[in-house]
Amino acid sequence: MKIKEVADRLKITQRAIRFYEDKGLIAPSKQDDNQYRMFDDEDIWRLQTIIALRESGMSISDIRTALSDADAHGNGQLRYFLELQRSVMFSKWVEMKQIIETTDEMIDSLKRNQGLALDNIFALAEGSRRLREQRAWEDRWGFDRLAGIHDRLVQEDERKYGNYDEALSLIVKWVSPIPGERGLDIGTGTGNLAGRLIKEGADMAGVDQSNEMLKECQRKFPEMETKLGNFLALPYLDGKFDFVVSSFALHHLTHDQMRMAIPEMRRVLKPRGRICIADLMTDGEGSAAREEGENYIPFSNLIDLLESSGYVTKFQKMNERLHVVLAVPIR
DNA sequence: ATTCTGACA
DNA sequence: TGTCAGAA
Repeated sequence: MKIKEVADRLKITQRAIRFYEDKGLIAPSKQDDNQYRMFDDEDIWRLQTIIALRESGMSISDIRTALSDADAHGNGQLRYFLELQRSVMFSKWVEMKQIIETTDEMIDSLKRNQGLALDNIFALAEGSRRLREQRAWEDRWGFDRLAGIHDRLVQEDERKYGNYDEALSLIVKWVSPIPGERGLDIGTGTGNLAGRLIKEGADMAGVDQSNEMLKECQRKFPEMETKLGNFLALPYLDGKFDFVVSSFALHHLTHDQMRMAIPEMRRVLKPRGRICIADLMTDGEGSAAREEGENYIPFSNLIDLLESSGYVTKFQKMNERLHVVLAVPIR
């Protein structure tokens, strides 16, 4: 297919297509004689993906990164394109939902008082701005190169992953899935936790930011469903899961992001859904500790967030850093 | 009639 | 990215 037809069908200009080529996002073949670009099926899919990602606000350079990952996946590429788009659509959907809720709050507040204090308005505006930034794509693919060696790392890095197996076992014990129950593992990585729950009869889905991780996960647990996504934009509709679990992932979030993650988990849970999390946290009431580039959040903060969200919690400290928390909704 | 490259808005 | 020019 030549450029005009592609541009017409994809509703973009020829200039845009050449621009993307110039930026290294796509490389259609060229006819030897006249240098006309020729687009095959894959090029079209690729372009379509670029357009979708662009519309969702991703920068050219981030798109390049995401796409070059896709290139490494041979035949799974089309699937990757679609997952990528699904993932950004969900981000948009969640963001939209939040903004609507924010607006509702303003309307509500407007009904009560005579009006909103200017400060409130600015605060809310600031909130939705922050929301945008925090859901940014930055560094979303950094984990890919770790995928192959992840499991070995877990075994070797005693300091960080000490009591790893015990923590996973405790989650399984606390969640004690009823066969057939549907569970979600956030930041599933190569699926170690999800795999154990599957063994108990749960129907598991896993979300991770890294496609490489998911690929490895898929290899280990073919029956598991995996999707690209993260804590702040879970790629599922409301009320789909009986429980949500997560291990060694929450500490990648800032405190503000963690605050947003809880309602997001609750969103995909059924009304009585439970949450069980194992992660590295600090003991103190104080501020987050920074170690080796990770920011561990005070354990009590998570408990507070959960309890103020209507959960009753139970927890166990595995070692200096590692804690396991179970949260079930009140009544 | 189409497409390409390059320059400039 | 849009637009325009000059060439194939």
